[in-house]
Amino acid sequence: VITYTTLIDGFCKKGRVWEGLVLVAKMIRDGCHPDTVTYTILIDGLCRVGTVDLGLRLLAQMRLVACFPNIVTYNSLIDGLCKEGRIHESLEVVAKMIQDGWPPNKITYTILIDGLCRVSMVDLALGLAAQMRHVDCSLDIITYNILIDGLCKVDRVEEALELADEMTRDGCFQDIITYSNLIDGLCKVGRVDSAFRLIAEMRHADCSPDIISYTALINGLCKEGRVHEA
RNA sequence: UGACGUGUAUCAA
Repeated sequence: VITYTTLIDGFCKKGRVWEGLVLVAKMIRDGCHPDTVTYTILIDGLCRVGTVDLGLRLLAQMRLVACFPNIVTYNSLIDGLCKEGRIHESLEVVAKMIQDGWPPNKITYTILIDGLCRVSMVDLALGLAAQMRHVDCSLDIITYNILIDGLCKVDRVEEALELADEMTRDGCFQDIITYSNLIDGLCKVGRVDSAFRLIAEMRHADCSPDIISYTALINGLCKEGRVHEA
C-alpha cells in the first residue's frame, strides 16, 4: 500500500492526478487496498488541479469502502475550496469535520485565514487568528506571513509592518517571504524607498533577498518610472 | 517507508 501510495503522491504532486487514479485501479487489482492516506493524496491532487468537486465526490466514495477521512483529508478539501474562493462551503466542511470528531488544527485555521485574505476579507482573517490563540493554536511564521501579505494586498501596509514587529516579539523570525511581502506591499503603495531600506535590512537579518524580493522591488521602481534604478 | 497551510513579475481570459 505504501509503495503504491508513494507513487500516486508523486503523480499528484506533478499535477498528474489522472495517472494517480489509474494507478489506484491497478493497486486494487493487485490486491492492495487504498487507505485513508491514499485517498487523501488523491483528493488533494484533485483540489490542486482545480477540481474540488471531484475531490468531494471521492470523499463520498471512500466512505462507501469504509475508509474514513482524517484531519488531513478535511484540510485538503478546505484548502481546495478556499483557493477557489468558496469560503462558505469550506466552513460547511469545517462544521462536518467537527461533527466527525476532528477539531480544526493550526493548519485548518491557517488555510481559512489564507482563504479569507485571498478574497480581501482581512478583518475576518485577523479575527480568526485571534480565535486561534484561544484554542491554544499559536500563530507560526506561515500564519503571520499570510496575514502580512493579506494586509499588504489591501494596501494596509502600516498594519502589516506592525504585525511584522509583533511576530518578532512573539518569537517568530521574519523570513525571506515576510520581507518580500512587505517589499511588495510598500512598492504598491508607492513607498519604494522604504522598500529599498528593507532590502538592506534583510542582509543584516542574515536573510538575503532572492529573485522574488528583487522582482517586487524592480517592479515597484518601474511602475514609478524609475527605470534606470531598476 | 506514504498525505495537508505562506511571497514577485509577465501573458492570457
